[in-house]
Amino acid sequence: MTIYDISEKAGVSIATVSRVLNGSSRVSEKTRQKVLAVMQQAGYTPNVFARGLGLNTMKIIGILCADSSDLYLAKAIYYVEKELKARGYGSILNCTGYDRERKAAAMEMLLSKKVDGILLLGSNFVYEKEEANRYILEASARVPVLVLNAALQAPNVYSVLTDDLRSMEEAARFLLEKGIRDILYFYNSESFSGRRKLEGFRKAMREAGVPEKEIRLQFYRGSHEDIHAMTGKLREIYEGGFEFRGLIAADDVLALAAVKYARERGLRIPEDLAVIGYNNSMLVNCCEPELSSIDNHLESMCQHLAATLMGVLEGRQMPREVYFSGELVKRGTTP
Amino acid sequence: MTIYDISEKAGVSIATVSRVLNGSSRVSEKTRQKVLAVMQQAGYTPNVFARGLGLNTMKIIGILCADSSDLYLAKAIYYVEKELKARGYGSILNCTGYDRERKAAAMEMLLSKKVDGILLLGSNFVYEKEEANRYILEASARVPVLVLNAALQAPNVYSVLTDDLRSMEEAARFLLEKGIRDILYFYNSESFSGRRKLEGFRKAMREAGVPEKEIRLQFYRGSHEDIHAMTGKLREIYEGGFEFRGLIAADDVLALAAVKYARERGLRIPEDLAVIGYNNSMLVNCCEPELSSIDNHLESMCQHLAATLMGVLEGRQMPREVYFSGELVKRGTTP
DNA sequence: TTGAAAGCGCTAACAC
DNA sequence: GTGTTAGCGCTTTCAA
Repeated sequence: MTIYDISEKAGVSIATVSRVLNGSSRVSEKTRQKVLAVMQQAGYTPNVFARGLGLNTMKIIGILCADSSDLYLAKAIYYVEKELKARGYGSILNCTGYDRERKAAAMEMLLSKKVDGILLLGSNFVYEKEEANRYILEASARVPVLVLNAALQAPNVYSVLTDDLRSMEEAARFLLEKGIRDILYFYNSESFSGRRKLEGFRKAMREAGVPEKEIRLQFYRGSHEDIHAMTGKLREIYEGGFEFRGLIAADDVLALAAVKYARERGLRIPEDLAVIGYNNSMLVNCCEPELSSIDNHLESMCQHLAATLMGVLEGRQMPREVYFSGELVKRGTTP
Repeated sequence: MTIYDISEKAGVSIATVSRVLNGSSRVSEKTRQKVLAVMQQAGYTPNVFARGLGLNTMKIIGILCADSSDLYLAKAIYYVEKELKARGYGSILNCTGYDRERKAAAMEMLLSKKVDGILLLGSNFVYEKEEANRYILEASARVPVLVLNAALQAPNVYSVLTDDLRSMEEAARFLLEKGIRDILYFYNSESFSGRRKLEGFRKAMREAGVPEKEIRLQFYRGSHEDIHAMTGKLREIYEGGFEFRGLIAADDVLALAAVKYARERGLRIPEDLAVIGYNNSMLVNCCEPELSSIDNHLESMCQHLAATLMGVLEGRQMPREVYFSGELVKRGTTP
């Protein structure tokens, strides 16, 4: 069923059918109705390839994320896809993993599929070294690129992010004000937002007068599902002599591991150990007591992400960088 | 940059360039190299729309799932996307929610985007009433449809599933053999696989001689993240007089809620209450003691799903229904 | 308001 | 082996 069939049945030219299809230029109400009726009756759907060939767009957005099974990213995908769909766009998803080469390859793939724009979900797409971000800049020369949770100044690149520095600062300050100074910062990512969180933590500690060398950081390298490995890490530290009384994690799963560790060690929460997580994910309800955690308004950010992209595609001027504030949601793991 | 530009620079016809592009028919090694070199140097990428227009395919598979933020589905998406990518296919994702009309609409959308095949992740896509599955049959008239975790007999529809009945049967039998007969079956889905699981549970109970009216089932209707609501449900039951000593859940999150409930109530696990979950997700490590759970080899299933689809697309004869066995992974919540 | 016709970039059948 | 050419289905001038 093509535009030719319709034009024939309706007794008009293909140009007219095309016009009706696009609601473009004026067509007499009478012919419009007739064409519409024929289309309806024939169950006609325009061929996206032919349309794409002419217009060079298929109304598809490319979504890149490292791992769709990460709780945070999974939610981001869900929200973003929903918003795009509501605006008539499809979403092509590519889970890249955390390797830079693969990200670049995935980007290529999206571009070759002629997506109208690209969404990078997760701050791990932006690297510290400028050179490493070239794959993003190259893409942005072709289509708008939007980044969730990392800032990158470049033409045709837009960023939507949480104010991670402030959020972490707030978290640390909260514990400090409760008189807890032996805080372990437990993190698993050195991405853009990972670095900002760390910075926020250090800032609060410094400003509270904790000497630089007493600021304890612990990096966890490993699967985001391997809770045993995380508790193992904490055990090492504790047995290594640092009996931390507070723990701030860069992700809820790390915080959950801390709660588990505390139980294993017989520490009371929050009396002996106070814990704060990050993301306010479903994991906060999975342990006892429940996790205090930073909420960062993911849904709002995703809505904004989609809205910004649409704006750009429509040629409107859009803000290049928008920060959402986060907030500490207090539950049982903090005093 | 088009095939014309390349042909000109290489001093050959567009047909030859096309041949090199497709590796089809024979081209002399010399011209092939030359064309390749020009392409390389020009950074040429074929236009998928033009190609699609001719071949009526863009090497894209449509993936439908109710909710990408469901732990199980998130993983399924991850695995499936990975397998398809490895085979040169892109994935267009659509999270439909659990409403049938929306699923049908999403299906339409995928079809209109000219996907080469459709993957339905999750048994909720298949309904009990035949009529309700018409949207699947209509789609399968156009492209192959593969279903994860639900069986549907129809031409051009292929199913890959876990043997949920057997798995649940095994779980229940395990508790029964330990002398636990007061078992609560806690579930949250009446999908195809949901019904099979339930059937498996009942079968084991019946065969152990538990009278039909003593088989206790509890349906949970609500968000898969609202653990409080789940524990609330369990409290009701317990206080309603059924002091269950075993609980089998159709999903890990329900089982986790049970563990949480037990702690709240002061019950020891597994002595006072034995718990078995389903899916063997990351949640099994999130509670104390850790959850015994049924593992259903999701990664293998997804690999198989992709392989089957590829086979069908290549015109090979593929099995219409494949069952994977599950197995109980014993951890701390069972004796 | 409508129609004719020229692309859009590629594949494949057919000719040489 | 390689070139010529006719589509694939649609959008969009340009005329009428």
